[in-house]
Amino acid sequence: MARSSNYNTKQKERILNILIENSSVHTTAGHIAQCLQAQGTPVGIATIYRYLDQLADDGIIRKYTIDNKTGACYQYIGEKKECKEHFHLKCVKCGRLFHVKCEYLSSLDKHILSHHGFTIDHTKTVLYGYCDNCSEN
Amino acid sequence: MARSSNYNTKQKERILNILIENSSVHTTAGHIAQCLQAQGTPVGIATIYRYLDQLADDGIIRKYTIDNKTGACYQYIGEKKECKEHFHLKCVKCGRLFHVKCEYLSSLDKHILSHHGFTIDHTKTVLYGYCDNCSEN
DNA sequence: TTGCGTGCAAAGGTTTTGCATGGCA
DNA sequence: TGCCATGCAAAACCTTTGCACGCAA
Repeated sequence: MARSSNYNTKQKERILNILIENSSVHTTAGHIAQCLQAQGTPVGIATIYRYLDQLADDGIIRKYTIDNKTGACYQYIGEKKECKEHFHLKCVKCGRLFHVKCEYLSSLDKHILSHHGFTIDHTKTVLYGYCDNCSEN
Repeated sequence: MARSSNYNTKQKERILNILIENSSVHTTAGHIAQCLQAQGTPVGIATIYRYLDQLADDGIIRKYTIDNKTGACYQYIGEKKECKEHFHLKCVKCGRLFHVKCEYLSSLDKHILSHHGFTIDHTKTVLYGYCDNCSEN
């Protein structure tokens, strides 16, 4: 947790920029590498992983695993705590991820805690199923 | 979903036995391989992975990813149809799995369908968090 | 100048795949 | 007998690590 590193580098800035640009969805280390490559400002994959770990430790981004084919997913949360509060719905057919935030779902947390003594961790929880499009077929 | 496979083999039986013996906790493909090895009835790791995928598709076991250092975790659920209707809460600390069925949670399905157009698949969905015991610490 | 940060390549794991053989029905 | 299932090894991935060099402060 306690980080000794404090140097500011171009690489870190670039990585963080990609994360912020993609803050509405989650990304992977590989995807970040591709983006930077395409931009003409490549950064070594090892550096990306190292910095990603740091950011996750510092709570600036979130790390979770949706399935272990694609590898770990990272998402910028910054100051906002939204993603710690709402649910993620993953369509197993088309693969899209939906961020859902509403009163009803927020009260679900309280219900599960008070009635079932269980504290949900939204950074790890994903609801699987079929989205509007895919359930019609 | 539609499985073409229907042959019964010793390997499948052995794998399923390990899963049932360990149904109170989650296991990994590697762990199953070790157990079978130790028993003197080794089964190829590829076979284990293939059968595990099948069982997960059929809803007989659950597959999760707690973190991507240890790899995917599997846990026996059984063929009970109840498990297709209620929620599963997985404590990421002690590893216990809780089966939760209540009115409130059932209405959650309807809410998500009517308000968010999403159909939850309970055979694939697990809510992660901390159970009563583990959240106290 | 000091020492962390970076990049490369290699290593370490887990999971998947190709192909020939073996076993179920 | 026809096919699926299995096992082995190799491949494909993702992620981490060692080491020398570069760069921030």
